[in-house]
Amino acid sequence: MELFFSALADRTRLRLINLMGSDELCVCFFVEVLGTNQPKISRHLAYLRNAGLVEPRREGKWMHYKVVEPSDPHAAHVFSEVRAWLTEDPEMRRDRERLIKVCCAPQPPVLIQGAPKPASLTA
Amino acid sequence: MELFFSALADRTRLRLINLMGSDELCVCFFVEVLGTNQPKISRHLAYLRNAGLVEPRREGKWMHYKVVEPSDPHAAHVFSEVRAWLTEDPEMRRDRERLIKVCCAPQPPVLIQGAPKPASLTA
DNA sequence: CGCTCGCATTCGCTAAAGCGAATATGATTT
DNA sequence: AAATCATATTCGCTTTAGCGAATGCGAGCG
Repeated sequence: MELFFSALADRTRLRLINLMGSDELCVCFFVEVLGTNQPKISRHLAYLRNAGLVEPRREGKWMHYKVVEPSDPHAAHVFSEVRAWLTEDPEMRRDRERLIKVCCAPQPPVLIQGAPKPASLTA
Repeated sequence: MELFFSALADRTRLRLINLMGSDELCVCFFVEVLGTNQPKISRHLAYLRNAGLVEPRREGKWMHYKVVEPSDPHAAHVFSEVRAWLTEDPEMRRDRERLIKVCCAPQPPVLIQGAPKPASLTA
């Protein structure tokens, strides 16, 4: 229970959860959108993984992360409400817009060239 | 938002919130039931106060604390779900039973003799 | 098969959290 | 007014969290 809330008690991790939305997302997009270094992202994703809030999937050399529903019903309920909460935060909104912009750019940033785009944006 | 979750990311603070339930409670009861020193309780109550989750009320030399509904609707929703969650935790359950036992004892512990009992137990 | 690419982990370091012991504060009692 | 009581705060310390820089590692590519 404390682990669960500790995982949510950090802005970077909240931003990661927000960016995943309901799809999985490639790590390089997190790095690009949050505009920070890669080890930082990776560490926070590991934190979320240990807390059981997120699951990785390998696709060639790329790693994708997606949000996973907690097994405990109360945790699940709280978590889904938190994700709805994120939707209304201004910074979170900006992050999501930035993700779209980055994906759809005719000349995408070097960091994400060739990376598998999120399914929700290619469909 | 991080402040909110940080406040919940500590077992002692969760136990305090749990003990308040829906009534206000005198500080000395927290000390007695958690079986720890007084400054520790006081510091954690201050933390909850700063996070806006709790409100103090003075009654003579006694201080009472009660849970307060967060102004943000999302926070309020999450918070109430968290409090329901606490209800089912074994340690939290034991704490509440211990509170009742301590209040109703014919010879209460010295620490709480003369302290105003929680309204829910005197009614 | 060596090289690069994407990501994970390790390494020092700094900052913050939590703790018990001691002390301060503010209200009551004597 | 002094002593006492309930609570808050401060102090010094230890532990933990978060950071950037550097390094490790598995998967694809030349």
